[in-house]
Amino acid sequence: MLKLTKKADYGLMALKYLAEHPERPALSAKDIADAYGIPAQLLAKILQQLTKSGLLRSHAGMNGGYALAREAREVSAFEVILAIDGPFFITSCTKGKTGCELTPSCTIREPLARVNDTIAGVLKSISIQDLAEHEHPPGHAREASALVAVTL
Amino acid sequence: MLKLTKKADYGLMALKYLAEHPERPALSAKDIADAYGIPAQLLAKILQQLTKSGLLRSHAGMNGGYALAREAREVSAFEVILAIDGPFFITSCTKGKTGCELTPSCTIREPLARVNDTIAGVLKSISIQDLAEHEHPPGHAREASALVAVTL
DNA sequence: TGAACTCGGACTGAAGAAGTCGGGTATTCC
DNA sequence: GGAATACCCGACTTCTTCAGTCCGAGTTCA
Repeated sequence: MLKLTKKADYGLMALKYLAEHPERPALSAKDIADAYGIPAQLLAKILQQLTKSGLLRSHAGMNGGYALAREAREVSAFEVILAIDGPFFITSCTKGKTGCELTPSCTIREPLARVNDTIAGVLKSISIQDLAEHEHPPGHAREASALVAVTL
Repeated sequence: MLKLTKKADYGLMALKYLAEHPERPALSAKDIADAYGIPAQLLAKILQQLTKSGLLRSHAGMNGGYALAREAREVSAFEVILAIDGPFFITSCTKGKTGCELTPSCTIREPLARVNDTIAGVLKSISIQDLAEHEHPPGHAREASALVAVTL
């Protein structure tokens, strides 16, 4: 029901953690997993996916680990989710190809596709750095806003 | 991965169908299921949920069936999804109560909660009638738009 | 009374998510 | 060179949830 997978959550957390520690040249999967209490092997897999997608750079060997491939500000939450969970569609049958071939009923999908685009737009407007900056907002939370238009 | 359940889809379709046939005092679950090729028993259950939530009115017995409890324009897609799938949260652990008690990591949730609100806002801005009107837009699709602000 | 309908819980099967295991490869430090 | 550290990657088990089915009620109306 419109939920992000834990993998995507973990991925976002990990990127945020990396963004918060720019002084470290690289952080191992275990470091990050320990910091958040996430199963290390699972996180490792997620980080590998992010590496393959070009969001992270990996370095093997001692003192190796992962580092952001780009500036935190230039990586959107959308990219992270896309890399981990693949393309998402709010509707079940919007699969690019034939659409809902079974039922001639997919008149609902069209409006919902707009909703889908809206969500994607919102996620694209949020960068990893936005997440990191919101970590400790004692009083003066930076206000980043995005205005999104939905046209039915 | 951010997907609506089929139940919610079916529910939206059914309401849309009801909105399109205001001349009928009531439509049976089977009528609607046949129209869309949906398993009738499954749809029946969904309609029961919508009835319990007050979106539909049911009438047992012969020539019974379901009818909209309110004007189509006054029922939002959000309400339908809420009634069927329950409250949705984009994050896994935003469960109202203690939040993510296990990990002290849920700093990500806060920004994502805003995303969540945005999605809810968009869904609230779409009424059943919007869906119904978009059924056969040969050329002059009515333009309903909503402007949503996301504040991080 | 009986047909047509709603009501609602219990059940099963399938799919996908979450997490684990084990073997392999690259890099660095001593 | 060798050991330690870390990434790489596919297969596997477990668990949850969705999707769909079944069946025994209760209602309404002709």
